[in-house]
Amino acid sequence: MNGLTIGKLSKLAGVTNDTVRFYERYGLIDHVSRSESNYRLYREEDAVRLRFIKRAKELGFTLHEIKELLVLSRDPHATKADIRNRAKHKVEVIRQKIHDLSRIVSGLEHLVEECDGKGSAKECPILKSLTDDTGHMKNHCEHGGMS
Amino acid sequence: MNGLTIGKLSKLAGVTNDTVRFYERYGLIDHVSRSESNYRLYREEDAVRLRFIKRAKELGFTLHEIKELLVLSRDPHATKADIRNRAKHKVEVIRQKIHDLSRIVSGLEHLVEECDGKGSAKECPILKSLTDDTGHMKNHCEHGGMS
DNA sequence: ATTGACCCTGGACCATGGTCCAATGTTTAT
DNA sequence: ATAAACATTGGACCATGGTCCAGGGTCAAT
Repeated sequence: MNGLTIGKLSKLAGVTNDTVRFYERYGLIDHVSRSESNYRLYREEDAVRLRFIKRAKELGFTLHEIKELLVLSRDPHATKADIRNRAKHKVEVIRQKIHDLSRIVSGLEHLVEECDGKGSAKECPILKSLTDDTGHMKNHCEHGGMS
Repeated sequence: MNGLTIGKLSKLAGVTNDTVRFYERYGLIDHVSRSESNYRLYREEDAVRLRFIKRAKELGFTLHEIKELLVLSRDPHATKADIRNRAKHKVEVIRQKIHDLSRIVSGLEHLVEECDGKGSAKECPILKSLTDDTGHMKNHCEHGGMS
């Protein structure tokens, strides 16, 4: 039996067996050769690929995008500019997300400041502003939306 | 037939009929009285509650949290401090998320700068750094994680 | 009376990224 | 020889926040 069983591989890469099989189903890693007893047999390079996936995920790429990156990385016609553009686009998307979240935070902070935290929730300005569109949130959050 | 049918209500609140029924199932809005022909009949206050939900969602609260807020808002023992603490906690969670995303962005930007965008993807430093843990990302992203 | 617009229900389905399970087979260690 | 630890499969399930659909019933207008 030459090659790594799924357990060894997943340990090397820091994921679970289930995740490896899931990635195979998803198309992120190859359908690999099997032993006589039908065990998957991996090579060291497969651990490299798994770590590639892990790191790309940490960078905010979805599995779908990682799949595209992997396809590109094997395409002899792909250029550095292709990869670079993906990365740049991702930067923009994440920046937008940060911007949205920042607006949300400042809206919430404003509400927290309004509230003295004393007494019954009945007159809580936070609840009031949620109920009432004419409240103080307007300046911060009139455009709404999380995505 | 006195009261709003679901269509009128959802239009008033800016959501779909399906969403209203979903919220009812989820427990965000009451099981409301029915007409003879089994149509749901709403009052104006129900639109207020739906808008409350909408705005809270815009502020980054999950439906689960909104449910808790609604329970609190009806609890005679609830205090302003209770509500205020929820909001403050939410601010911290979102701040952390922004922090994580910022780290990701600077990591990606660093990679984009590395890449001249000329030539085959084979030697792309971005791909390289994903494959190779010893790459330039280490300074920015060694702790990883999106949530 | 018939058409179109509205309402009802339960259940399936979407994306995301897996996790967990049972039932079964294999390998390794004692 | 037998048990523990590993592997296989297909399929169900988790959270999140809904959307969509079929197969009905109802209401308003012509």
